[in-house]
Amino acid sequence: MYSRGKTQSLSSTRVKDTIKLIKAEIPPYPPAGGAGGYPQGMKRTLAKETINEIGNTVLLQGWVNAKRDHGKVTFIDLRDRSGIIQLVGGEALSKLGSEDVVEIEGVVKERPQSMVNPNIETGKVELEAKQVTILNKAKELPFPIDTDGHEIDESIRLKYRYLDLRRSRMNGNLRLRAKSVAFIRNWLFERDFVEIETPILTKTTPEGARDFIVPSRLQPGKFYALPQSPQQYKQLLMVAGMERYFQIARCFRDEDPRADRAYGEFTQLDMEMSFVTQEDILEITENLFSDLVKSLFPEKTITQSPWPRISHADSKKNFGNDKPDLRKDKGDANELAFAWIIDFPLFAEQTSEDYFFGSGSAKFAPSHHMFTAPHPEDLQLLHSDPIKVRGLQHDLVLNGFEVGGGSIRIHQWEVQEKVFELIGFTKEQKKQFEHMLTAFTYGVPPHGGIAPGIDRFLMAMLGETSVRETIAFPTSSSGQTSVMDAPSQVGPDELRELHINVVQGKSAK
RNA sequence: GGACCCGUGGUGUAGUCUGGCCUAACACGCCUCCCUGUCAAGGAGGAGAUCGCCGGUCCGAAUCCGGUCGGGUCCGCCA
Repeated sequence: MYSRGKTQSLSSTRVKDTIKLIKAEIPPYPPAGGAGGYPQGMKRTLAKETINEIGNTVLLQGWVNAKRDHGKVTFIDLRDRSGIIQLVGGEALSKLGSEDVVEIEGVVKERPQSMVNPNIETGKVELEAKQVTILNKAKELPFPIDTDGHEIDESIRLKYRYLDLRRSRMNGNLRLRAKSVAFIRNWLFERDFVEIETPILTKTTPEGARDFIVPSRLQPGKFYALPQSPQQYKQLLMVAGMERYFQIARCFRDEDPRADRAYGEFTQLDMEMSFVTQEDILEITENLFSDLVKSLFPEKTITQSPWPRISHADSKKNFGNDKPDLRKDKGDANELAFAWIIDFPLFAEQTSEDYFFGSGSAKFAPSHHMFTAPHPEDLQLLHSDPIKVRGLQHDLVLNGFEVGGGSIRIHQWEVQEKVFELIGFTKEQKKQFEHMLTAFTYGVPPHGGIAPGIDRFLMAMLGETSVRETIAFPTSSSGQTSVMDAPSQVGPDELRELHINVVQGKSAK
C-alpha cells in the first residue's frame, strides 16, 4: 500500500483536498456526553457482569444487536464481547439502529419474574438507559449476521469477513480456536517443550508440493520459497539439542484446495522430539488431544481409548482407504473417533509423474517424505526388496479426516544416503540436502515427530464442513484473499527493483 | 489440467426443463407511521432487482444456444 509508485500517483492537489475534507467533517471526539472509556470517566462494565450490578449505575459499550420499538418504550439488545444485555428506555433508544456502536449509562434493574428471558445469560436483569451516546453509526449490513451464515454466498461473506465474523458461530469458532492453541501451548510447556519460530523466507526443496516463491532484491535472479512445513528446521533443532520442540506453524503450499484443505496457507502444530520411539510420539499426542477434548469440548466423547492402531495395509483392506471413519453413529455430532494408521510402506512405485524425484530411472518414490526412518525389522529389505520396507510413519485420523502425520526420522546419514539413492536422487538434488547430511555428522539424536493440522482438527471438532469456517481470513478456491483482494498487480518500479522483467504492453492476468 | 453444480432487489429463495399469463413472486432486512413490556415483538403502508457479463436464435429470452467472469464440490494434485 505504501509503495513509492502508488504514493507518487496521488497528486498533491488531491492530498490537500482530502485533508481539507477530513478537517471539515471530523466529529468531536470524545463524543459529547459520553464519559466512558476515558481516564476521567466511568469504568466500562461488560454485559455479562451486569447480573452482579443490580441497583448500580453502570456504563456499557457495544453494538446494537436488535431493536424492539414499542413507541413509548424501546428495547435494545446490546452486544459486547461477553454477551447480550437488554436495554430499556424511551425516545433516546428508538434513535439507535442495528449494529450502531453505542455507549449507554444506566441503572441495572432486576426484571419482574414474568419478564425474565431464560435464553440469555443476563435474562434476569436489564439496563434502564439514562444516557445514550452513539459512538458510530452503522449502515445496513450487506447480509444478516444473526443466522449461522451457511446460507449466504461465501464470496460475499469473505468480502465482508469482518462483518461475517460478528455472527456468533464464527466468533465462537475463533474463540475456541484460540483456546485450543492456548491449551496446547500450556500443555506442552508443562512438559518441557520449547516453542521456536522457524523462517518463513526459506529455501525451495525439490520435493512435495508446489512452492510459493519470493523474488530476492539483494540477489538478482534468486528466490526464497515459503515453507511447506518446518520439516528440515525442526530436525536441525534436534541436532541443536533442543530435544522437545513445537511451533504453531504456518505452512504454505500452492496446490488446489478442497473443503478440508485451504488454498495457500494452513496452520500445523509442528512437533519434534529427541530420544523417542514411535510409541512415545503416539502416546504424547494421544494424551495431549485427549486432555484438550476433555477440557475444552466436554460435551464430546471419544469412541475408543486408547485409540485403535491400524496398519496401513489393514486399513486399505478393511475400509478401502487410509483414513477410516470409525464413528459408531456418524449422525452423532459429539462422537469423536480417533485412530492411528501405522506401518506405511516406505516407498511407492515411482511413476512418470514423480518427475521431482530421481533422474527418471528410479523405481521408488517416498510415500511420506524422504526423512522417514525404515522399520528396524525391515533394514535388510532396504537392499533386497525396498518396496516391502515399512516406514516408521504414523497418521492421526479423526472421524475420517487425516488430521496429522509424522514419523521417526532417519538419523544416520548412511541410511539417508541409501534412501536418496533408492529414490534416484541426482548429484544436484542430493546437494540440495547437503546441509542435512552435514548436520547429521555432528552427533544427532534419534528423533521423530508429528504435525497435526490445526484448521482441519478444529473443523472436525466444530462439526464444520469446510476448514474456512475455522480460519479468520481464508482464501477462496482461486486464491483470492478475504477483504484485501490479493493477489494484486505490482507496479513496474517495484518489479524492476526485484529484477523481474516487465513485459511492455501486456497486463498480467 | 479435468468433471459437475450454482449465479434473479441488501440477504435467502421461487420462476428456467415445457420462451409470451414476468409490468418478475415470496420470506427476511431496509424506510415511514402506529403501539408502555418485548426478547424471531406486533400492526399499517412504502422503496428496492431488466434476472453475473458479452453475443446469438426468435415476432418475443430470467427461460434456448455459444462464449466469458465469479463462486463451490470432486478427480488429478496435496512428500
